[in-house]
Amino acid sequence: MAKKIDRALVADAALRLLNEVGLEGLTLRAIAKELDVKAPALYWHFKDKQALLDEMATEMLRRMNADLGELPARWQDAVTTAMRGLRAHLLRYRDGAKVYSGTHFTDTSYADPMERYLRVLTAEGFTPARAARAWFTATSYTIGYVIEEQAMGPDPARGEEGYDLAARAERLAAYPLAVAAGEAMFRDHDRGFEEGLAAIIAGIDVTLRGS
Amino acid sequence: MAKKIDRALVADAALRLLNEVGLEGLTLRAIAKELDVKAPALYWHFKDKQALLDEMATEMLRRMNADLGELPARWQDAVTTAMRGLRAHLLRYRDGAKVYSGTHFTDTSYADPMERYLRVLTAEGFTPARAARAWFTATSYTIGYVIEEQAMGPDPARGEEGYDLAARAERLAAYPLAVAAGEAMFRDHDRGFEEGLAAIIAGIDVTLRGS
DNA sequence: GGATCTCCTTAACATCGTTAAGTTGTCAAG
DNA sequence: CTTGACAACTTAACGATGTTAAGGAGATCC
Repeated sequence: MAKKIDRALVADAALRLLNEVGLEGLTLRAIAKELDVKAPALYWHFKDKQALLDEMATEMLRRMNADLGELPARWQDAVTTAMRGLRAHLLRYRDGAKVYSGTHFTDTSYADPMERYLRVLTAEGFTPARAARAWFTATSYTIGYVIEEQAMGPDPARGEEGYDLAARAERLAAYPLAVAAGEAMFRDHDRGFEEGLAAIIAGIDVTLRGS
Repeated sequence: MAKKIDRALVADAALRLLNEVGLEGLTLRAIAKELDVKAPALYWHFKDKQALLDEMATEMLRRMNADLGELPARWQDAVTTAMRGLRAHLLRYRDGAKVYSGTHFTDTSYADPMERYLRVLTAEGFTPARAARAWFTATSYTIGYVIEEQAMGPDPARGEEGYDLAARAERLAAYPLAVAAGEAMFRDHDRGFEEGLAAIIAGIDVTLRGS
């Protein structure tokens, strides 16, 4: 039907398919079928599968930075909205955080938004090095959080319906605090993320801003 | 030669092999060869490969908790040493953070050390829920940090010798802060981790301790 | 109008995780 | 001592995967 594929089209189809089959089901043949094409055709546009995954991650980041608008003037608000947006976009795709983490971007489109965010920080008293440190700290937390969040979430493919907290509590009867920790960790991810993020921003304020 | 293998022996051999070939080279046949055994023999001890990876992660955690000793009384010191230990053990194995993250532990041996750490926090004024939140926040940061750290580190298998910061600076000439951020992010991981961890602990102190 | 380049197909390969079926060793019961 | 059962492995094979080789259709250029 619609012929002429390009990298963006492939990445888009792959991201769409990712939500249906997950990362382990994301095979080159399946992606090709989604595009009415045979698998080896993808090798004209990508050197190997990793390059495709890199492009997917880059595309995720592009979409994340698409609706950016004016940044908040307060650095706390800027970092907060940035991390909320990062998490929201990672959650948009099944195994999104795993795909995103550890891939190398295929272009430099990430630099412009990053520069703008860092500029908010330096305008508020951060040195460039400390602004970068603050940024990387918040990013590491967000990615780590979403990886765990998506890893323990219910897997619709299988019959699993999330972690069985009751069974867990029974196994760990001798460890009441660990049981309570499970309640805090496996439930209400939104609130948990916000609390951790607030703590990190408060800590950045104390240790990294000014001198 | 030495016959009779068991789960612990397999996990140990797999972890040893992981450092030589990396996660993508960690095939069942290679693990089996390491044990003087054929690949299907592993299925007597593990239901599938994921179960083996789970056991590897659990074994990593067991080794981490092996040399634990007396915990520091100050919760800041307890969390700091816990996260330093976590990072150190993740770094012990190639792709260690990727193997560790998102796997389900195969037993409850993690609960006892976790309980002890959380007890330090509650003894210092944290509610159980807030202690758990603090713990999960620090853990998320550490895992996210090490994932990125290991992802961008030099890959000895290929000819790569780490990220080429000079080339990166050239590409991003228009974005001076992003260039500076690269310097901060791609160099001196130890110091970077410590600064971020210090910020997080300071933030936990402000937002989560007491009421 | 033939040559060239782009983009895709068909065919095939090695390797992977995994299953099925059979083999060996061990050891208790009769 | 034999028998049978169970545990722990091997051999053989299957389908699926990432990837490469070779070739073909269609537009484009001189």
